Amino acid sequence: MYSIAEENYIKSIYHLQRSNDNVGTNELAADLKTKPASVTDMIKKLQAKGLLQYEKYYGCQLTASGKALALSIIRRHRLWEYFLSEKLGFGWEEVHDVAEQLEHIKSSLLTEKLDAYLGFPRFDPHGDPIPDKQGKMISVEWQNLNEAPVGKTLKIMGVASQTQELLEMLSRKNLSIGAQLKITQRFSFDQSIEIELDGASGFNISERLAGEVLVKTI
Amino acid sequence: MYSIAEENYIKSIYHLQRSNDNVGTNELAADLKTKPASVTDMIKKLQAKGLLQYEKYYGCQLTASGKALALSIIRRHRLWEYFLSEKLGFGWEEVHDVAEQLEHIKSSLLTEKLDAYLGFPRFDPHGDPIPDKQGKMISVEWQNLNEAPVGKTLKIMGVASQTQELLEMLSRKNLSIGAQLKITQRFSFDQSIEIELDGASGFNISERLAGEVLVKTI
DNA sequence: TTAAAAATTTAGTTTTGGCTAAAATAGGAA
DNA sequence: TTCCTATTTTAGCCAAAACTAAATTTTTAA
Repeated sequence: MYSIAEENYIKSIYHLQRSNDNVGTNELAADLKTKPASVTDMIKKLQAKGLLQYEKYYGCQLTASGKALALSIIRRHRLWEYFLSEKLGFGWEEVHDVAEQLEHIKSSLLTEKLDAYLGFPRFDPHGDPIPDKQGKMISVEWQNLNEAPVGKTLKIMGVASQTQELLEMLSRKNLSIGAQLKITQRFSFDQSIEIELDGASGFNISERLAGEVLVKTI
Repeated sequence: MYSIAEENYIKSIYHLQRSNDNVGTNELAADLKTKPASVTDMIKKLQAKGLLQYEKYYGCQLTASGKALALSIIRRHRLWEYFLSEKLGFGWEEVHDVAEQLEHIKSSLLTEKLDAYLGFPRFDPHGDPIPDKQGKMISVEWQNLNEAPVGKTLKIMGVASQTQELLEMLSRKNLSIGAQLKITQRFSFDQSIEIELDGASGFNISERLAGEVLVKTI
């Protein structure tokens, strides 16, 4: 049985791994609103428990059992969000903090009965997929450029919104549907990213724009 | 905001106070499955927070705000028990441990929305009354002699079951409906109690028998 | 290539809630 | 009243999870 602190680390690492396979100490500390030194300590404990692989001064990645744990926490979180929203009438912005507490209740009987009671929902109120008992979930193929991994080849599938200004900017930059690109770098300074598009490299996209561009890993 | 450990202490003291206004350290340690020394430490902290009144080597009693806190925890606990049993189909013996975790979720919005969703139930699946938002609950007038307070005048209101053997024993002991009595002592050795009945004092009643005799404080 | 900056780890503390062993106190029996 | 016993408290520690400050390693830039 894992503590609430341990579960929160695992969940955070899982989310951070979506955009970059290796998760650094500072990054994790920022996400968990704690200090890097505390993260180092905890990461060692989690490695000892076999939940992740850690290399000094480099970073960490979840093991298979770490990922399975993360998915079970995410499952509980999203089921509770669904419950709060659908059954209790919470606004979608009110559900997160309460679900953050409820996800740590330890009882697999509770999780399974809740799932059945809700009718085995596939998506939470924010549209995120809910993992099933085995940790499988409907893969959400599209993600925006802020969430997409660095270094992998991506294909533009669509845009999140359709304003005139956005479409104008996209066509000017040759960011059209079907185009293939690769993120070469992510700048923490302003959250902007640098991409390589059709061979041409080094052009920069603001965080604002990147959030509108939906891509799929190929 | 109180920690889970603090809430568990308050809840335990509240329950123990029902049978004896003053709660001793050993008694509390046994109930919480911890050691007397740990209890002393925590009790001092709770007194500093104004939740209870404590006198060295004597014991403690909840203050008004301690009682209010206890009632709000009991409210959450019983609402969750009702939910687990009525909505999720838990067996009545399965609800307690899970409710024990759920009762510590901090969100008054959650408690109130859950209450409304359940239709403002007055009793949990075990028949215990659920306190309302203000901490008021339907008073369960009758209690058995094991739960009744020491020293207060009690009136016999009925019996829990109606077997021949029980009724025979009761009539022999003059324990008839309407009779008034007072508990003079509770023996931890065998959980038996000593009562004073119609002026005559010093007779002993086994735990088994006491559980069948329903009384009301007058 | 080397020095400065940034990221990360180590060492030493703190807080919370628990523990053991020893000391203190209260209450009952002789 | 005095002594014994049971209860309770004190003192000193431990583990988890955090923190600060200092040391170390990696990365970057001159």
